[in-house]
Amino acid sequence: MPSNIRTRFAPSPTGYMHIGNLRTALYAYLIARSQNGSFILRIEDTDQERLVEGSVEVIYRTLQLVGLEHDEGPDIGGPFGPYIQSQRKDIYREWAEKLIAAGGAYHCFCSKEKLESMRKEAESKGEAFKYQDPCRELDPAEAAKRVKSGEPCVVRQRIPRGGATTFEDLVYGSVTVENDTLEDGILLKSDGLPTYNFANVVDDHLMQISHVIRGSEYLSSAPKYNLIYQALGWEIPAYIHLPLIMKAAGKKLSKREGDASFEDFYNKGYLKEAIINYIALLGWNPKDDREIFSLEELKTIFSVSGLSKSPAIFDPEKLNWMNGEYVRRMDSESFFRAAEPYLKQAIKRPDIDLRKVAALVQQRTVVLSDIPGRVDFLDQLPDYDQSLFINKKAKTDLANSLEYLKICLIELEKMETWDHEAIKNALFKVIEEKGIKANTFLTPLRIALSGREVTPGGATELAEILGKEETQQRIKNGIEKLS
RNA sequence: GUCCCCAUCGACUAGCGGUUAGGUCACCACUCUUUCAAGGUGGCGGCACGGGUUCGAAUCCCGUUGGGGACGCCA
Repeated sequence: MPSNIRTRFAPSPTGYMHIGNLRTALYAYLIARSQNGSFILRIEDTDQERLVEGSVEVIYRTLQLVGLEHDEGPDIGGPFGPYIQSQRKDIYREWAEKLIAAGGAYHCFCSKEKLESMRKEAESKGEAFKYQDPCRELDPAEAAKRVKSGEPCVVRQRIPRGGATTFEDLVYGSVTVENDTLEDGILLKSDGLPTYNFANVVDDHLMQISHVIRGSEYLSSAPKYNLIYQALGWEIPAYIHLPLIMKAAGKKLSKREGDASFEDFYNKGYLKEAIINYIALLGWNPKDDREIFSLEELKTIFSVSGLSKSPAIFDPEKLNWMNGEYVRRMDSESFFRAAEPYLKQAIKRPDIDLRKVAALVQQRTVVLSDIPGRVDFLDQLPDYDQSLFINKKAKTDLANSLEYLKICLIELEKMETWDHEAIKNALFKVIEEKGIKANTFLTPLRIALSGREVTPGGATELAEILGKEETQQRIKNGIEKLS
């Protein structure tokens, strides 16, 4: 049985899913789900100029992918539709008229150009632009006549002169703003569509949203919305403003730099679970020391009391750590499926068992996209310098490397069955007999097999994957290099 | 410029009048180890500043400074 908690995610279709937006959606979803409430999706497309083709699909796809399923929305309907603002034009018009009648708004006939130039002038003087609109004092009957005659106009909110407006926020507490610092903002544009300032109030009320969850950039304009609720005699919803997510050095996450959208991260090979987990913890804490949470767990433990007030800096390092944590916890089959495309990017040879490669690379993978660069040497031995054989820690030099490679060649030649156990036994027998460190004996082999200083897996694992023939070939190649 | 909000290690944060200020990431060291990771152990590192209030302040109040946000016919 759903409770009467209703939250909404109301993105505007601008083409991609900003990571901060996704977090807002997550929190709205979690607040609803943690209290058995409903989660509604509403599309705020009242700015016709900013519309981007295909954006709405991006929104659906992303929400579905990460598992934030909504109970009502444009695609699935619901009792309070339509859920796309551009389809609600008449509703806003109707309420705007009522608001005007209630004295909370008025028609304004000032031209866009005039306002523009006045604003610019104020700006150049370094002053704050605050428009004293003469239309505010127009006789309502006179104004109505001009509207009827077809004169272009907008509807502006009538902010009361003097006094102050206070609103309560569940994370920021009580916020009071002097009315005189508020502007008579535009509610209905000349194209008849509402601005955010009006549409969000009307829709949140009509859709019976109990908790308005949004970024803190709306904090200072929230009093204006309360004034509208009051003028219309509507009940004011609970507000939950969220601290913003920022980039290091106080910069915003930007689309241009590829660090702002969910897609950016997803395409780079971050797991959706890790992204969700990470952003859940940016500005919220569960009051214990755990950090790894599935969406299911979050649904049960999420609480508004854990939200913080200060802006949080998005730390790619910690996301990396968390992604690695998720990668390591995957079962081998899921990891293989996730890694397969990346493995295939680097490995074309059909004789290489990609499952074995995946097993080797799983524990070392932070982001899926760094897989190809780690395994490409398996496909083709890179050209490498003989100096790689000189390793202080392994105590190898050109001379003993050559010696050990020759022994490896002889020992491996004798092998009948080519599997990891057998290879390991054969080589460790030599190590024991010679009484040297495994590292010393195996490093030259590993270098010869990979042409790399560091590799996923040791010499014996690489040998197994490469197969007997290729292994021998690469050892010979190494011997040649050292002779 | 005006208004609003915020302020604990480099980052995310716990703390809500009495704590050796805790955890995680990053960093460093050691350890494990057939390289590198991962794992294990330890370490580095913080209450922005100045005034109050109080027997006692990271915690409450004021100011300063710093940061963020808003001031669009954008959301």
